[in-house]
Amino acid sequence: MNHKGTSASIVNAAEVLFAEQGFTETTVRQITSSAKVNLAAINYHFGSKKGLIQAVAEKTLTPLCAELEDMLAQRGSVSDAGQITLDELLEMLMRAFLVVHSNNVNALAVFMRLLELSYMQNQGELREFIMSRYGEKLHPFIHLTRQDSAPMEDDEFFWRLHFLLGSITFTLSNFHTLRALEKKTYQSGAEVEKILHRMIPVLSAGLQARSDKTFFCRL
Amino acid sequence: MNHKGTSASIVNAAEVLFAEQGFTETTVRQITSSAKVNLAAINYHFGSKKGLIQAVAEKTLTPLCAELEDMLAQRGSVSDAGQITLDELLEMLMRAFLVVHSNNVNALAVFMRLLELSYMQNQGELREFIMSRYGEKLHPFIHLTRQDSAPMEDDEFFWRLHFLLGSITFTLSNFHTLRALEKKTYQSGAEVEKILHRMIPVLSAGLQARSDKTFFCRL
Amino acid sequence: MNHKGTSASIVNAAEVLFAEQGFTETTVRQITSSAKVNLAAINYHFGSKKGLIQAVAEKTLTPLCAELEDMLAQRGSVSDAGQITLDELLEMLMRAFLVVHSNNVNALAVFMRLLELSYMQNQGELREFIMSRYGEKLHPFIHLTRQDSAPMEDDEFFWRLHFLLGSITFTLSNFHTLRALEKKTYQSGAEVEKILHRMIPVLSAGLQARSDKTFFCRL
Amino acid sequence: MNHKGTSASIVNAAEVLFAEQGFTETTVRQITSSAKVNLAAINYHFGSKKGLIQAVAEKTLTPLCAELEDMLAQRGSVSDAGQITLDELLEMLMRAFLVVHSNNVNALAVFMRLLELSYMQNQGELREFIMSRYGEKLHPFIHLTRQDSAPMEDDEFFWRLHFLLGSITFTLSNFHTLRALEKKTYQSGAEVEKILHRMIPVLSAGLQARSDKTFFCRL
DNA sequence: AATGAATGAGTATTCATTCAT
DNA sequence: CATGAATGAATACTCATTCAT
Repeated sequence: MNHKGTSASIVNAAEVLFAEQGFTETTVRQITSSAKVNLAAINYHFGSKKGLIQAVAEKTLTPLCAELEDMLAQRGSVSDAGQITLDELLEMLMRAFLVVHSNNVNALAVFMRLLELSYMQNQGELREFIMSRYGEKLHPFIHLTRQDSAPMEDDEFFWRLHFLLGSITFTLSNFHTLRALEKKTYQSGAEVEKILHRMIPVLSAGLQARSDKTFFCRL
Repeated sequence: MNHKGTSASIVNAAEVLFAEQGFTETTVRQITSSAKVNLAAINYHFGSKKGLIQAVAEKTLTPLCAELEDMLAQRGSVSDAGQITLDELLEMLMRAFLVVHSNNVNALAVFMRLLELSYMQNQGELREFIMSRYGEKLHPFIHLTRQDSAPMEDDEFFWRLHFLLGSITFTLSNFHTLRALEKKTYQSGAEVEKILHRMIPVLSAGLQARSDKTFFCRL
Repeated sequence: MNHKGTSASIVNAAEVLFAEQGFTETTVRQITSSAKVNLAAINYHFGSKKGLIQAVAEKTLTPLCAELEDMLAQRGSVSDAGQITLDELLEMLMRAFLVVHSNNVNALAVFMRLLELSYMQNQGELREFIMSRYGEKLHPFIHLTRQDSAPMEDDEFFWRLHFLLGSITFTLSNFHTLRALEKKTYQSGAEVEKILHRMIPVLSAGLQARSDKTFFCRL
Repeated sequence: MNHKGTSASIVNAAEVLFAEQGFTETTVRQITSSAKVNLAAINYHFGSKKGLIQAVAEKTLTPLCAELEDMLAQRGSVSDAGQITLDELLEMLMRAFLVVHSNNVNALAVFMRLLELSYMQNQGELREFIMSRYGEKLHPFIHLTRQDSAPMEDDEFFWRLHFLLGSITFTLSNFHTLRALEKKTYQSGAEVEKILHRMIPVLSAGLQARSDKTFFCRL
């Protein structure tokens, strides 16, 4: 197996296992044996397990950001375009997710899991890596999102954005399990496409909700 | 140190470390050395690391469910009570979270992390443990929630409920990090109380949003 | 449970487990939990696990030696008794084993296992304990045995005696397994009694065999 | 140290320690430190301690069976060969043991200890491993053995064979101790070769002894 | 006389990584 | 470019024993 082949089959095997078991729980032995490559290959090609995780992350994040930028650019170039709506923006996001998913069924779940992970206290380094590399590219999108949200302070918007982020990461990183639960209860399981679509009105309503001014009384 | 002391200080130390690092990343050595007890004490008192995790879960889940049941019962006993609203229900939930949090600053984050974990593919056993033990107690709450949500099919409600669950678990399990990020950006950090309160209108709007019937066109 | 009760139930539980699993493989936890007594009871009553093993050994060895001495004494007191035969001696031994076995189905296997163990290189202490306590009592029996064996040098008799000892300890310590194998193959399993009886002519012939003088040529 | 070196020195060190202390009593730490290899080397090369024990077993059993088969084949090919005698068969067996012993002084004792172990109640798996791998190869030998034994029922032959097996395993697994005892008493210690030779007439007489028909009266 | 709690030393095994070739 | 062998540090867990009451 040549370099490209080895490297690629490691990434593929890793994505499957990371999606199923998480990063810590997945061992390099599992990955290399699933990819049918030498145990030392991960360190050889990616330097370390961490390097592999970053490679996996970049493989998904790069096209995802590009896709989103493209869509925004295209929409912006339409001459008679009015103010872009929240629903439109969220649909763009979901379509970008779907593009990633179409190319690789595990990539989306892995990326979402990584995003969740990056918010843990002791994962500042990972958070920095993602933010420094991709944070900036998302600013225009976030800026537009705010314009069609309910009026609110910056800090409130910050929190609402993370409420939404929680919905997205939880749903997509655990899609396999949720679908199985749905099937068990309702004898039918929805496709990723449908679920991405279903999130739009919910997330949109969340951002547009008027904030409740009555005080939550302490017990 | 007497029994209760040892056992309790293990649980306390574990909660702090689990909240910071997650379950797998936290070793029994870290826990016992932080709790200043013997390395074998976890196995003596809880049988295994898994047993400790379950003990930690029960310590939070039991009063949480009880609190919620109490609140529902109290509200139900009010004679002139009309139909209970979604905002009221969500406020009850948030207040129950706050009660847990007031007693122990880490308990809420740990429990939320455990809930997230339970949705992973290979954590069926944990999921079963939580569901079999506490699932039933949440049924009345979920039933009432549905009554004030937008009309929708069962499967759609299932997914929306999990969108909300994602918001809640993500926000609360990573509260420490999010607050730090907020502080870094806006020079002020909100208390749990405030954030719990802020979730109410967002979650409520998400459940009451009319579902979008236009089809999401495949790429 | 009073002292005697506790002590006795420990010994009984220990015999069962020692017979099944051996000494090292059986833990004090298994014994105390099977005996339904406190974990510390073994150390309290017997000082240590080793002390328990010695107690178990004495419980069997003392009556076994006494029985054999009795039988020899009785036979010796018969006025017209001629020279005692090897078959008679071996039958005495087997009957003594049977007496032990009748009182406690596990005692014989445990004792034989202990005897096997005592011949291991690093078990000199155990060997010394048994020999110093009971070795002397067996001398008359061994002396008589030699009289009806084929004529041979002392060292050869020493080895033959241990050939026989191997037959006895192997058969009786593993009786349970051997009986199960017999059942599987021949659809019938013999009782201890029958097997003890069957050993007599074999062991007897072994001791009476003329030693082969032709030399075993080195390869 | 190359692969073969590490692997082989582990096996060698293990054989010495297993022979001295038994399997359970010997720790992987003792083995690796005696073999001067890394603690993890056993798991790397043999998967587990159990795997090492099986490797040790195979290393002895394979040439042992081959040797025995060779001898039988050679004897069978002699044109004017009459019926093969029990003494001849036992001599073949002893010579096969001696070949193993010549190549490695501990191998024989370890193998015999393993054979003893395999007859314990809770060692069914080990028994199966040995039987499935080597049982069949011994059938011709056992068949021939029966032809020159005293006439008897199948089940009786089964037990007599195990009486012999007990003699062999006990003597050879504890040879070191027995020789030391002999030396202490008679100021001279026999070589394995001599003892193997001495077993022949004893075992032979045991198989050829007429079974005693008088009943062993129950006490 | 007895026990629940606790302990220090030990167990086999697993980990990501590195090295020599 | 790639790999089989090897490694040091860590993992959860188990052991017989002891202590305080």
